[in-house]
Amino acid sequence: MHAAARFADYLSRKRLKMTRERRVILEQVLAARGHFGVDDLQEILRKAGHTVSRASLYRTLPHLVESGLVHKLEMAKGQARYEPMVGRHHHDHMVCLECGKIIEFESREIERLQDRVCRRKRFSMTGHTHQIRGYCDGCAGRRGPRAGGPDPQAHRV
Amino acid sequence: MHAAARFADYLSRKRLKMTRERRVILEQVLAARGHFGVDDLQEILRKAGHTVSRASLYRTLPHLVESGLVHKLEMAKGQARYEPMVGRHHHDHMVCLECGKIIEFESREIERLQDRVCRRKRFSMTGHTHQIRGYCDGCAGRRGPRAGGPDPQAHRV
DNA sequence: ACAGATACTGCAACTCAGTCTCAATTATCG
DNA sequence: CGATAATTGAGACTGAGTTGCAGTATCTGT
Repeated sequence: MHAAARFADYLSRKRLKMTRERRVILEQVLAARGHFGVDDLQEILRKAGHTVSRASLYRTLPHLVESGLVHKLEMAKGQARYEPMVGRHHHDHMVCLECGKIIEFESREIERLQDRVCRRKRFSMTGHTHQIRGYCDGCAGRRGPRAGGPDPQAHRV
Repeated sequence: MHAAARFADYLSRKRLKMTRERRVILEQVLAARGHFGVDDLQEILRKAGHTVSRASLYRTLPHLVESGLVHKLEMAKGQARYEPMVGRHHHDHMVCLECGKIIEFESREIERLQDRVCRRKRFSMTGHTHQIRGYCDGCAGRRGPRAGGPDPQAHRV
């Protein structure tokens, strides 16, 4: 099913409306080819010649997430980032504490073990976040091997 | 090495001072037997007859984290929770979206796979967060099987 | 033990992401 | 075509966390 149709379907099932703003947001979000924050998105929209208030972005993004078209990443300090999920399958992220780069990874095996843990604990999983912090190839080299000490536990990102 | 001594060591290596406030915070944090937020901690301290300003809590907790005595959990919407880590080994968390309960789990196998992924991506890991969202045994039952639809993606916690 | 250097504390003002209220607007259903 | 209910933008607001400042406490060297 086409993304726009899928969103339209989601909206109508919830008795919500397909407004100009939602259409434009959807369009630009799907065109984005990376991870973006709310302010980034507003900038993208502005460049595309549209104005949408921050309030509307904050109101629309959860719908895109809930309809499965977009995925939300919770970064440190409550900074949320989003990424389009159309035609992609689930993956998790590594975040470089030096340059902020986000590297995607996926592991069927980890997912499988995760399911097993949930079954064992009688926990009904609806979603998960698996984020690895550290330094990417380039940054680890520049900092020198084994530098840094203990994990600053996402004081940055 | 005893926790207090370890913290003292950490402080002196960083040319920081062991103040009354830090001593009291350390003491109460180590005595806590669960996950707590900053306000919880202030309440705990108050009940123990100590007054420490929120600012000092916010200034001290990162030191406890960096010295490895305490672990920080990043929950949704930037709400941080902490847990003492003395004499415990690493574990991850399941968070019930209904009642807020935090269930701990650990899996050597997942950790191993995680290391492997990092090696493959040439990523130098300093830490990670693996959080599973969903409904605990009790709450899943009360909500009825298969209720809820897609992951609300940590709009709650 | 003392003094000087330096870090720490509490307070209150501030930041920043995100939420909410409200009046005006607009999509949708019959 | 209306009526009805959802949506929008603006700006006020919230809540977690941070920061500048003036006074205070710890630590270091002697």
